[in-house]
Amino acid sequence: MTGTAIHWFRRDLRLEDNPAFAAALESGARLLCVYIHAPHEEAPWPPGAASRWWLHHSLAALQNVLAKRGARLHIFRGESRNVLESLVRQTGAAAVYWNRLYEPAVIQRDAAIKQSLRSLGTAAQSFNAGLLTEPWAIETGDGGPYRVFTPYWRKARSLLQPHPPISAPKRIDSVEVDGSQDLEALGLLPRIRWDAEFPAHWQPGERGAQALLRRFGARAVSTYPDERNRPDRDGTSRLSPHLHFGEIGPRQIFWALSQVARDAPASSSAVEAYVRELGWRDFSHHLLYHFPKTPVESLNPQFNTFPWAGEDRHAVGRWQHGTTGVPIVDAGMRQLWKSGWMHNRVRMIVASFLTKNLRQHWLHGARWFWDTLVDADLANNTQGWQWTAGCGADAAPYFRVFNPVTQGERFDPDGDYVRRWVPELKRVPAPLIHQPWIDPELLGRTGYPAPVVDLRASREAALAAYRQMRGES
DNA sequence: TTTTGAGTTGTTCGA
DNA sequence: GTCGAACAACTCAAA
Repeated sequence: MTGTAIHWFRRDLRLEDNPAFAAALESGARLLCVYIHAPHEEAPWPPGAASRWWLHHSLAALQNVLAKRGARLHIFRGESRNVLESLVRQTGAAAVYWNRLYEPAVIQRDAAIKQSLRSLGTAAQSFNAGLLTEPWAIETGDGGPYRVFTPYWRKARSLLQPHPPISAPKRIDSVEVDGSQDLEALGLLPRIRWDAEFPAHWQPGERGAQALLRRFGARAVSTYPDERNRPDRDGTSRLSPHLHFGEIGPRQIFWALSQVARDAPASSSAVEAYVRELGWRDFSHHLLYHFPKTPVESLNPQFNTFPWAGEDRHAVGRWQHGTTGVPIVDAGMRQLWKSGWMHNRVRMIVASFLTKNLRQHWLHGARWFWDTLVDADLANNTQGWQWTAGCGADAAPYFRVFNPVTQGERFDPDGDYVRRWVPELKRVPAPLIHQPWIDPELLGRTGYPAPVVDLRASREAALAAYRQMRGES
Protein backbone atom coordinates (compact mmCIF):
# COMPACT_ATOMS: atom_id res chain seq x y z
CA MET A 1 0.00 0.00 0.00
CA THR A 2 1.50 3.30 -1.04
CA GLY A 3 0.32 6.51 0.56
CA THR A 4 -3.05 8.20 0.65
CA ALA A 5 -5.40 9.49 -2.02
CA ILE A 6 -8.49 11.65 -1.56
CA HIS A 7 -11.71 11.08 -3.45
CA TRP A 8 -13.76 14.26 -3.37
CA PHE A 9 -17.43 13.30 -3.79
CA ARG A 10 -19.56 16.05 -5.31
CA ARG A 11 -22.46 15.17 -7.58
CA ASP A 12 -21.18 11.66 -8.32
CA LEU A 13 -22.81 9.96 -5.35
CA ARG A 14 -22.27 6.36 -6.47
CA LEU A 15 -19.69 3.61 -6.39
CA GLU A 16 -20.46 1.81 -9.65
CA ASP A 17 -19.01 3.29 -12.84
CA ASN A 18 -17.47 6.20 -11.00
CA PRO A 19 -14.32 6.95 -13.02
CA ALA A 20 -12.54 9.22 -10.51
CA PHE A 21 -13.30 6.88 -7.63
CA ALA A 22 -12.08 3.91 -9.67
CA ALA A 23 -8.88 5.72 -10.61
CA ALA A 24 -8.23 6.61 -6.98
CA LEU A 25 -8.62 2.96 -5.99
CA GLU A 26 -6.54 1.85 -8.94
CA SER A 27 -3.67 4.03 -7.78
CA GLY A 28 -3.15 1.57 -4.95
CA ALA A 29 -3.29 4.27 -2.29
CA ARG A 30 -5.45 4.15 0.82
CA LEU A 31 -8.54 6.22 0.27
CA LEU A 32 -10.00 9.17 2.15
CA CYS A 33 -13.64 9.76 1.10
CA VAL A 34 -14.75 13.37 1.43
CA TYR A 35 -17.86 15.46 0.87
CA ILE A 36 -17.64 19.24 1.34
CA HIS A 37 -20.80 21.27 1.84
CA ALA A 38 -20.16 24.69 0.28
CA PRO A 39 -23.40 25.92 -1.29
CA HIS A 40 -22.17 29.53 -1.51
CA GLU A 41 -19.59 28.39 -4.06
CA GLU A 42 -22.46 27.64 -6.46
CA ALA A 43 -23.81 31.19 -6.30
CA PRO A 44 -26.01 32.57 -7.71
CA TRP A 45 -27.68 29.15 -7.87
CA PRO A 46 -27.04 27.36 -4.56
CA PRO A 47 -29.15 24.20 -4.23
CA GLY A 48 -32.84 24.84 -3.57
CA ALA A 49 -34.95 23.35 -0.81
CA ALA A 50 -36.07 20.23 -2.69
CA SER A 51 -32.50 19.57 -3.87
CA ARG A 52 -31.24 19.85 -0.31
CA TRP A 53 -33.80 17.31 0.83
CA TRP A 54 -32.60 14.91 -1.84
CA LEU A 55 -28.94 15.58 -1.08
CA HIS A 56 -29.44 14.77 2.59
CA HIS A 57 -30.89 11.36 1.85
CA SER A 58 -28.44 10.65 -0.94
CA LEU A 59 -25.49 11.36 1.33
CA ALA A 60 -27.03 9.11 3.98
CA ALA A 61 -27.31 6.33 1.39
CA LEU A 62 -23.71 6.86 0.33
CA GLN A 63 -22.55 6.70 3.94
CA ASN A 64 -24.24 3.32 4.21
CA VAL A 65 -22.77 1.73 1.11
CA LEU A 66 -19.32 3.03 1.98
CA ALA A 67 -19.61 1.71 5.52
CA LYS A 68 -20.47 -1.74 4.20
CA ARG A 69 -17.20 -1.67 2.29
CA GLY A 70 -15.15 -0.53 5.23
CA ALA A 71 -14.95 3.17 4.48
CA ARG A 72 -16.34 6.27 6.07
CA LEU A 73 -17.70 9.35 4.31
CA HIS A 74 -16.08 12.40 5.87
CA ILE A 75 -18.34 15.42 5.75
CA PHE A 76 -17.02 18.98 6.03
CA ARG A 77 -18.33 22.46 5.46
CA GLY A 78 -16.55 25.66 4.54
CA GLU A 79 -14.33 26.65 1.64
CA SER A 80 -13.69 23.61 -0.54
CA ARG A 81 -10.15 24.69 -1.28
CA ASN A 82 -9.25 25.24 2.38
CA VAL A 83 -10.75 21.93 3.43
CA LEU A 84 -8.93 19.99 0.73
CA GLU A 85 -5.57 21.67 1.38
CA SER A 86 -5.91 21.03 5.08
CA LEU A 87 -6.71 17.37 4.46
CA VAL A 88 -3.74 17.05 2.13
CA ARG A 89 -1.48 18.47 4.86
CA GLN A 90 -2.95 16.22 7.52
CA THR A 91 -2.76 12.99 5.55
CA GLY A 92 0.14 13.69 3.23
CA ALA A 93 -2.14 12.65 0.37
CA ALA A 94 -0.34 12.48 -2.94
CA ALA A 95 -3.43 12.96 -5.09
CA VAL A 96 -6.99 14.28 -5.12
CA TYR A 97 -9.57 12.77 -7.49
CA TRP A 98 -12.96 14.09 -8.54
CA ASN A 99 -15.55 14.02 -11.32
CA ARG A 100 -16.19 17.18 -13.30
CA LEU A 101 -19.20 19.54 -13.09
CA TYR A 102 -20.20 22.09 -15.70
CA GLU A 103 -21.82 25.09 -14.02
CA PRO A 104 -19.83 28.30 -14.71
CA ALA A 105 -19.12 29.10 -11.05
CA VAL A 106 -18.11 25.52 -10.26
CA ILE A 107 -15.80 25.29 -13.28
CA GLN A 108 -13.96 28.39 -12.06
CA ARG A 109 -13.71 27.10 -8.52
CA ASP A 110 -12.43 23.71 -9.59
CA ALA A 111 -9.84 25.19 -11.94
CA ALA A 112 -8.47 27.30 -9.10
CA ILE A 113 -8.37 24.30 -6.75
CA LYS A 114 -6.65 22.13 -9.32
CA GLN A 115 -3.98 24.77 -9.85
CA SER A 116 -3.37 25.36 -6.17
CA LEU A 117 -3.16 21.65 -5.35
CA ARG A 118 -0.64 21.16 -8.12
CA SER A 119 1.41 24.09 -6.91
CA LEU A 120 1.54 22.35 -3.52
CA GLY A 121 2.91 19.27 -5.24
CA THR A 122 -0.32 17.29 -5.02
CA ALA A 123 -1.68 15.59 -8.11
CA ALA A 124 -5.24 16.61 -9.01
CA GLN A 125 -7.16 14.53 -11.52
CA SER A 126 -10.70 15.01 -12.79
CA PHE A 127 -12.93 12.75 -14.86
CA ASN A 128 -16.27 12.61 -16.68
CA ALA A 129 -18.94 10.78 -14.73
CA GLY A 130 -21.97 12.86 -15.59
CA LEU A 131 -22.41 13.15 -19.36
CA LEU A 132 -22.41 10.94 -22.42
CA THR A 133 -20.10 13.47 -24.07
CA GLU A 134 -18.55 16.54 -22.48
CA PRO A 135 -19.43 20.02 -23.77
CA TRP A 136 -16.13 20.75 -25.51
CA ALA A 137 -15.91 17.40 -27.29
CA ILE A 138 -18.61 18.18 -29.86
CA GLU A 139 -17.79 20.91 -32.39
CA THR A 140 -19.23 22.18 -35.65
CA GLY A 141 -17.14 22.10 -38.81
CA ASP A 142 -15.88 25.57 -37.87
CA GLY A 143 -14.79 24.41 -34.43
CA GLY A 144 -17.58 26.31 -32.66
CA PRO A 145 -20.45 25.18 -30.45
CA TYR A 146 -23.76 23.92 -31.81
CA ARG A 147 -26.91 25.96 -31.31
CA VAL A 148 -29.31 23.49 -32.94
CA PHE A 149 -30.04 20.12 -31.45
CA THR A 150 -30.45 17.92 -34.52
CA PRO A 151 -27.00 18.48 -36.06
CA TYR A 152 -25.51 18.40 -32.55
CA TRP A 153 -27.06 15.02 -31.92
CA ARG A 154 -26.15 13.60 -35.32
CA LYS A 155 -22.54 14.33 -34.53
CA ALA A 156 -22.62 13.27 -30.89
CA ARG A 157 -24.59 10.10 -31.54
CA SER A 158 -22.20 9.01 -34.29
CA LEU A 159 -19.32 9.15 -31.80
CA LEU A 160 -21.14 7.24 -29.08
CA GLN A 161 -20.29 3.67 -28.11
CA PRO A 162 -21.77 1.69 -25.20
CA HIS A 163 -19.20 0.55 -22.66
CA PRO A 164 -19.82 -1.83 -19.78
CA PRO A 165 -19.75 -0.01 -16.45
CA ILE A 166 -16.84 -0.17 -14.04
CA SER A 167 -17.80 -2.39 -11.11
CA ALA A 168 -18.13 -1.01 -7.61
CA PRO A 169 -15.32 -2.13 -5.28
CA LYS A 170 -16.14 -4.90 -2.81
CA ARG A 171 -13.74 -3.60 -0.21
CA ILE A 172 -12.16 -0.20 0.28
CA ASP A 173 -8.87 0.26 2.06
CA SER A 174 -9.66 3.50 3.77
CA VAL A 175 -8.13 6.27 5.80
CA GLU A 176 -9.90 8.18 8.55
CA VAL A 177 -9.33 11.67 9.87
CA ASP A 178 -10.84 13.76 12.66
CA GLY A 179 -13.11 16.74 12.29
CA SER A 180 -15.81 15.20 10.16
CA GLN A 181 -19.33 16.50 10.83
CA ASP A 182 -22.62 14.72 11.23
CA LEU A 183 -24.85 14.81 8.18
CA GLU A 184 -27.61 16.32 10.34
CA ALA A 185 -25.37 19.27 11.17
CA LEU A 186 -25.53 20.42 7.55
CA GLY A 187 -29.17 21.38 8.10
CA LEU A 188 -30.30 20.18 4.68
CA LEU A 189 -33.78 19.10 5.73
CA PRO A 190 -36.57 21.69 5.73
CA ARG A 191 -37.72 23.10 9.06
CA ILE A 192 -41.33 23.20 7.96
CA ARG A 193 -42.13 19.63 6.97
CA TRP A 194 -43.50 20.21 3.48
CA ASP A 195 -41.50 17.18 2.36
CA ALA A 196 -43.87 14.77 4.12
CA GLU A 197 -44.93 13.01 0.93
CA PHE A 198 -41.51 12.87 -0.73
CA PRO A 199 -40.46 9.49 0.66
CA ALA A 200 -43.53 7.89 -0.91
CA HIS A 201 -42.30 9.00 -4.33
CA TRP A 202 -38.54 8.66 -4.13
CA GLN A 203 -35.66 6.55 -2.93
CA PRO A 204 -32.57 8.78 -3.16
CA GLY A 205 -29.26 7.01 -3.63
CA GLU A 206 -27.59 4.54 -5.94
CA ARG A 207 -29.86 1.60 -5.05
CA GLY A 208 -32.97 3.59 -5.83
CA ALA A 209 -31.47 4.64 -9.16
CA GLN A 210 -30.55 1.08 -10.10
CA ALA A 211 -34.03 -0.14 -9.19
CA LEU A 212 -35.65 2.47 -11.45
CA LEU A 213 -33.30 1.62 -14.31
CA ARG A 214 -34.09 -2.10 -14.03
CA ARG A 215 -37.82 -1.39 -13.99
CA PHE A 216 -37.57 0.99 -16.93
CA GLY A 217 -35.41 -1.33 -19.01
CA ALA A 218 -37.57 -4.36 -18.31
CA ARG A 219 -40.90 -2.78 -19.12
CA ALA A 220 -41.47 0.91 -19.70
CA VAL A 221 -38.83 1.67 -22.31
CA SER A 222 -40.62 -0.28 -25.03
CA THR A 223 -43.65 2.02 -24.82
CA TYR A 224 -41.67 5.15 -24.02
CA PRO A 225 -42.21 7.07 -27.29
CA ASP A 226 -45.97 7.24 -26.74
CA GLU A 227 -46.35 6.92 -22.99
CA ARG A 228 -43.79 9.59 -22.15
CA ASN A 229 -46.33 12.22 -23.12
CA ARG A 230 -49.00 10.93 -20.76
CA PRO A 231 -48.86 12.48 -17.30
CA ASP A 232 -51.70 10.19 -16.21
CA ARG A 233 -49.46 7.15 -16.77
CA ASP A 234 -46.14 6.05 -15.34
CA GLY A 235 -44.31 5.92 -18.66
CA THR A 236 -41.13 7.88 -17.93
CA SER A 237 -37.96 6.69 -16.25
CA ARG A 238 -38.09 9.19 -13.35
CA LEU A 239 -34.30 8.99 -13.29
CA SER A 240 -33.74 12.77 -13.51
CA PRO A 241 -32.93 13.46 -9.83
CA HIS A 242 -30.66 10.41 -9.69
CA LEU A 243 -28.85 11.68 -12.77
CA HIS A 244 -28.50 15.15 -11.31
CA PHE A 245 -26.77 13.85 -8.20
CA GLY A 246 -24.73 11.32 -10.11
CA GLU A 247 -26.26 8.33 -8.34
CA ILE A 248 -26.29 6.88 -11.80
CA GLY A 249 -24.50 8.10 -14.92
CA PRO A 250 -25.94 8.47 -18.42
CA ARG A 251 -23.36 6.05 -19.76
CA GLN A 252 -24.57 3.34 -17.39
CA ILE A 253 -28.10 3.93 -18.67
CA PHE A 254 -26.91 3.91 -22.27
CA TRP A 255 -25.13 0.62 -21.70
CA ALA A 256 -28.09 -1.04 -19.97
CA LEU A 257 -30.58 0.09 -22.64
CA SER A 258 -28.21 -0.95 -25.43
CA GLN A 259 -28.33 -4.43 -23.91
CA VAL A 260 -32.14 -4.27 -23.92
CA ALA A 261 -32.13 -3.29 -27.60
CA ARG A 262 -29.65 -6.04 -28.44
CA ASP A 263 -31.78 -8.71 -26.75
CA ALA A 264 -35.10 -7.36 -28.03
CA PRO A 265 -34.53 -5.62 -31.40
CA ALA A 266 -38.19 -4.56 -31.56
CA SER A 267 -37.49 -2.15 -28.71
CA SER A 268 -34.48 -0.52 -30.35
CA SER A 269 -36.31 2.50 -31.77
CA ALA A 270 -37.89 3.12 -28.35
CA VAL A 271 -34.46 2.85 -26.75
CA GLU A 272 -33.12 5.30 -29.30
CA ALA A 273 -35.91 7.74 -28.43
CA TYR A 274 -34.90 7.63 -24.77
CA VAL A 275 -31.17 7.91 -25.50
CA ARG A 276 -32.00 10.98 -27.55
CA GLU A 277 -33.41 12.54 -24.37
CA LEU A 278 -30.07 11.85 -22.68
CA GLY A 279 -28.67 13.66 -25.71
CA TRP A 280 -30.84 16.68 -24.85
CA ARG A 281 -29.39 16.61 -21.37
CA ASP A 282 -25.88 16.69 -22.84
CA PHE A 283 -26.92 19.44 -25.25
CA SER A 284 -28.15 21.60 -22.35
CA HIS A 285 -24.74 21.23 -20.73
CA HIS A 286 -23.07 22.03 -24.05
CA LEU A 287 -25.05 25.28 -24.23
CA LEU A 288 -24.45 26.19 -20.58
CA TYR A 289 -20.72 25.64 -21.04
CA HIS A 290 -20.44 27.72 -24.20
CA PHE A 291 -23.00 30.38 -23.19
CA PRO A 292 -22.40 30.74 -19.45
CA LYS A 293 -24.63 33.81 -19.04
CA THR A 294 -27.80 31.95 -20.05
CA PRO A 295 -28.90 31.13 -16.48
CA VAL A 296 -29.76 34.82 -16.08
CA GLU A 297 -29.92 36.16 -19.65
CA SER A 298 -31.88 35.18 -22.71
CA LEU A 299 -29.62 33.55 -25.29
CA ASN A 300 -31.41 35.47 -28.01
CA PRO A 301 -30.56 39.13 -27.25
CA GLN A 302 -33.67 40.29 -29.08
CA PHE A 303 -35.58 39.24 -25.96
CA ASN A 304 -33.92 42.01 -23.95
CA THR A 305 -36.66 44.23 -25.41
CA PHE A 306 -39.52 41.77 -25.00
CA PRO A 307 -42.53 43.50 -23.39
CA TRP A 308 -43.10 41.26 -20.39
CA ALA A 309 -46.19 42.15 -18.39
CA GLY A 310 -44.13 43.26 -15.37
CA GLU A 311 -43.95 41.19 -12.21
CA ASP A 312 -47.48 40.27 -11.11
CA ARG A 313 -47.05 38.79 -7.64
CA HIS A 314 -50.68 37.81 -7.38
CA ALA A 315 -50.70 35.86 -10.65
CA VAL A 316 -47.29 34.27 -10.02
CA GLY A 317 -48.47 33.27 -6.54
CA ARG A 318 -51.54 31.54 -7.92
CA TRP A 319 -49.34 29.78 -10.47
CA GLN A 320 -46.92 28.65 -7.76
CA HIS A 321 -49.64 27.30 -5.51
CA GLY A 322 -51.71 25.68 -8.23
CA THR A 323 -54.78 27.90 -7.99
CA THR A 324 -54.85 29.46 -11.46
CA GLY A 325 -58.23 27.91 -12.22
CA VAL A 326 -56.75 26.05 -15.21
CA PRO A 327 -56.91 22.37 -14.24
CA ILE A 328 -53.88 20.88 -16.01
CA VAL A 329 -51.70 23.80 -14.89
CA ASP A 330 -52.82 23.50 -11.28
CA ALA A 331 -52.42 19.71 -11.30
CA GLY A 332 -48.82 20.12 -12.45
CA MET A 333 -47.97 22.81 -9.92
CA ARG A 334 -49.46 20.78 -7.08
CA GLN A 335 -47.68 17.62 -8.22
CA LEU A 336 -44.47 19.69 -8.06
CA TRP A 337 -45.20 20.98 -4.59
CA LYS A 338 -46.25 17.63 -3.15
CA SER A 339 -43.75 15.33 -4.83
CA GLY A 340 -40.83 17.56 -5.89
CA TRP A 341 -41.27 16.59 -9.52
CA MET A 342 -43.50 17.29 -12.50
CA HIS A 343 -44.12 15.29 -15.64
CA ASN A 344 -42.21 16.80 -18.57
CA ARG A 345 -45.24 17.34 -20.77
CA VAL A 346 -46.85 19.31 -17.95
CA ARG A 347 -43.66 21.31 -17.35
CA MET A 348 -44.03 22.65 -20.88
CA ILE A 349 -47.70 23.46 -20.33
CA VAL A 350 -47.17 25.35 -17.04
CA ALA A 351 -44.11 27.14 -18.45
CA SER A 352 -46.02 28.24 -21.53
CA PHE A 353 -48.85 29.43 -19.29
CA LEU A 354 -46.53 31.51 -17.09
CA THR A 355 -44.44 33.05 -19.87
CA LYS A 356 -47.14 33.50 -22.51
CA ASN A 357 -50.60 33.64 -20.96
CA LEU A 358 -49.40 35.49 -17.84
CA ARG A 359 -46.44 37.01 -19.76
CA GLN A 360 -44.17 36.76 -16.73
CA HIS A 361 -40.40 36.65 -17.29
CA TRP A 362 -39.12 33.07 -17.61
CA LEU A 363 -36.72 33.70 -14.70
CA HIS A 364 -39.68 33.81 -12.28
CA GLY A 365 -40.54 30.28 -13.35
CA ALA A 366 -36.92 29.11 -13.44
CA ARG A 367 -36.40 30.29 -9.85
CA TRP A 368 -39.52 28.53 -8.56
CA PHE A 369 -38.57 25.29 -10.30
CA TRP A 370 -35.06 25.65 -8.91
CA ASP A 371 -36.38 25.68 -5.35
CA THR A 372 -39.06 23.01 -5.68
CA LEU A 373 -37.74 20.35 -8.08
CA VAL A 374 -35.76 17.45 -6.66
CA ASP A 375 -34.12 17.19 -10.11
CA ALA A 376 -33.31 20.92 -10.37
CA ASP A 377 -30.33 21.13 -12.69
CA LEU A 378 -28.93 24.44 -13.90
CA ALA A 379 -28.29 23.32 -17.48
CA ASN A 380 -31.64 21.59 -17.97
CA ASN A 381 -33.68 24.17 -16.08
CA THR A 382 -32.18 27.09 -17.99
CA GLN A 383 -32.59 25.48 -21.37
CA GLY A 384 -36.08 24.24 -20.65
CA TRP A 385 -37.35 27.66 -19.64
CA GLN A 386 -35.62 29.49 -22.47
CA TRP A 387 -36.91 26.95 -24.95
CA THR A 388 -40.50 27.43 -23.86
CA ALA A 389 -40.23 31.20 -23.64
CA GLY A 390 -38.87 31.21 -27.19
CA CYS A 391 -35.60 32.98 -26.33
CA GLY A 392 -33.27 29.97 -26.17
CA ALA A 393 -31.37 27.77 -28.58
CA ASP A 394 -33.51 25.91 -31.06
CA ALA A 395 -36.48 27.43 -29.28
CA ALA A 396 -40.15 26.96 -30.01
CA PRO A 397 -41.34 29.51 -32.58
CA TYR A 398 -43.12 32.44 -31.01
CA PHE A 399 -46.55 31.50 -32.28
CA ARG A 400 -46.42 28.20 -30.43
CA VAL A 401 -48.57 28.96 -27.40
CA PHE A 402 -49.79 25.83 -25.65
CA ASN A 403 -53.53 25.72 -25.13
CA PRO A 404 -53.91 24.04 -21.72
CA VAL A 405 -57.40 22.77 -22.57
CA THR A 406 -56.31 21.12 -25.82
CA GLN A 407 -53.16 19.74 -24.18
CA GLY A 408 -55.21 18.36 -21.31
CA GLU A 409 -57.70 16.69 -23.59
CA ARG A 410 -54.96 15.16 -25.71
CA PHE A 411 -52.55 13.96 -23.04
CA ASP A 412 -54.85 13.44 -20.03
CA PRO A 413 -57.95 12.33 -21.96
CA ASP A 414 -59.83 10.84 -19.01
CA GLY A 415 -58.78 13.58 -16.60
CA ASP A 416 -57.16 11.11 -14.20
CA TYR A 417 -54.05 13.24 -13.76
CA VAL A 418 -56.11 16.32 -12.91
CA ARG A 419 -58.34 14.43 -10.48
CA ARG A 420 -55.33 12.96 -8.72
CA TRP A 421 -53.73 16.30 -7.94
CA VAL A 422 -56.79 18.62 -7.85
CA PRO A 423 -59.26 16.83 -5.60
CA GLU A 424 -61.83 19.63 -5.85
CA LEU A 425 -62.47 18.37 -9.38
CA LYS A 426 -62.83 14.72 -8.39
CA ARG A 427 -66.45 14.54 -9.42
CA VAL A 428 -66.18 16.54 -12.61
CA PRO A 429 -66.74 14.29 -15.64
CA ALA A 430 -64.21 14.00 -18.46
CA PRO A 431 -65.86 16.30 -20.98
CA LEU A 432 -65.57 19.24 -18.57
CA ILE A 433 -62.54 18.36 -16.48
CA HIS A 434 -60.13 20.51 -18.49
CA GLN A 435 -62.46 23.51 -18.74
CA PRO A 436 -64.92 23.37 -15.82
CA TRP A 437 -65.67 27.08 -16.19
CA ILE A 438 -67.99 26.49 -19.11
CA ASP A 439 -70.52 25.20 -16.58
CA PRO A 440 -70.60 28.00 -13.95
CA GLU A 441 -73.05 26.19 -11.72
CA LEU A 442 -70.85 23.07 -11.59
CA LEU A 443 -67.77 25.22 -10.97
CA GLY A 444 -69.54 26.91 -8.06
CA ARG A 445 -70.26 23.57 -6.42
CA THR A 446 -66.61 22.45 -6.62
CA GLY A 447 -65.13 25.49 -4.89
CA TYR A 448 -62.46 25.53 -7.61
CA PRO A 449 -61.51 29.04 -8.80
CA ALA A 450 -62.36 30.61 -12.14
CA PRO A 451 -59.35 31.05 -14.48
CA VAL A 452 -56.92 33.82 -13.54
CA VAL A 453 -56.79 34.90 -17.21
CA ASP A 454 -58.91 34.47 -20.29
CA LEU A 455 -57.04 31.94 -22.41
CA ARG A 456 -57.97 33.34 -25.79
CA ALA A 457 -57.36 37.00 -24.93
CA SER A 458 -54.03 36.29 -23.20
CA ARG A 459 -52.86 34.21 -26.15
CA GLU A 460 -53.61 37.10 -28.49
CA ALA A 461 -51.80 39.51 -26.14
CA ALA A 462 -48.73 37.25 -26.12
CA LEU A 463 -48.64 37.08 -29.91
CA ALA A 464 -48.99 40.86 -30.05
CA ALA A 465 -46.09 41.24 -27.61
CA TYR A 466 -43.88 39.09 -29.84
CA ARG A 467 -44.87 41.12 -32.87
CA GLN A 468 -43.97 44.29 -30.98
CA MET A 469 -40.53 42.94 -30.03
CA ARG A 470 -39.79 41.94 -33.60
CA GLY A 471 -41.02 45.28 -34.94
CA GLU A 472 -38.62 47.16 -32.68
CA SER A 473 -35.51 45.27 -33.63
C1' DT B 1 -18.21 32.79 -50.29
C1' DT B 2 -22.55 31.45 -51.38
C1' DT B 3 -26.17 28.42 -51.39
C1' DT B 4 -29.23 25.18 -49.60
C1' DG B 5 -31.97 22.45 -46.58
C1' DA B 6 -33.68 22.09 -42.26
C1' DG B 7 -35.45 23.08 -37.76
C1' DT B 8 -38.51 18.41 -30.26
C1' DT B 9 -42.69 18.69 -28.06
C1' DG B 10 -48.68 23.80 -31.45
C1' DT B 11 -52.97 26.12 -32.47
C1' DT B 12 -56.46 27.82 -35.25
C1' DC B 13 -59.22 28.19 -39.14
C1' DG B 14 -61.66 26.83 -42.99
C1' DA B 15 -62.78 23.33 -46.30
C1' DG C 1 -64.44 14.51 -37.06
C1' DT C 2 -60.43 15.19 -40.15
C1' DC C 3 -57.17 17.40 -42.95
C1' DG C 4 -53.91 20.86 -44.68
C1' DA C 5 -52.37 25.40 -44.58
C1' DA C 6 -51.03 29.52 -42.28
C1' DC C 7 -48.53 31.41 -38.71
C1' DA C 8 -42.49 34.48 -39.93
C1' DA C 9 -38.99 34.79 -41.18
C1' DC C 10 -34.47 33.51 -39.37
C1' DT C 11 -30.48 31.21 -38.18
C1' DC C 12 -27.76 27.46 -38.17
C1' DA C 13 -24.64 24.03 -40.19
C1' DA C 14 -22.72 21.92 -43.92
C1' DA C 15 -21.88 21.32 -48.82
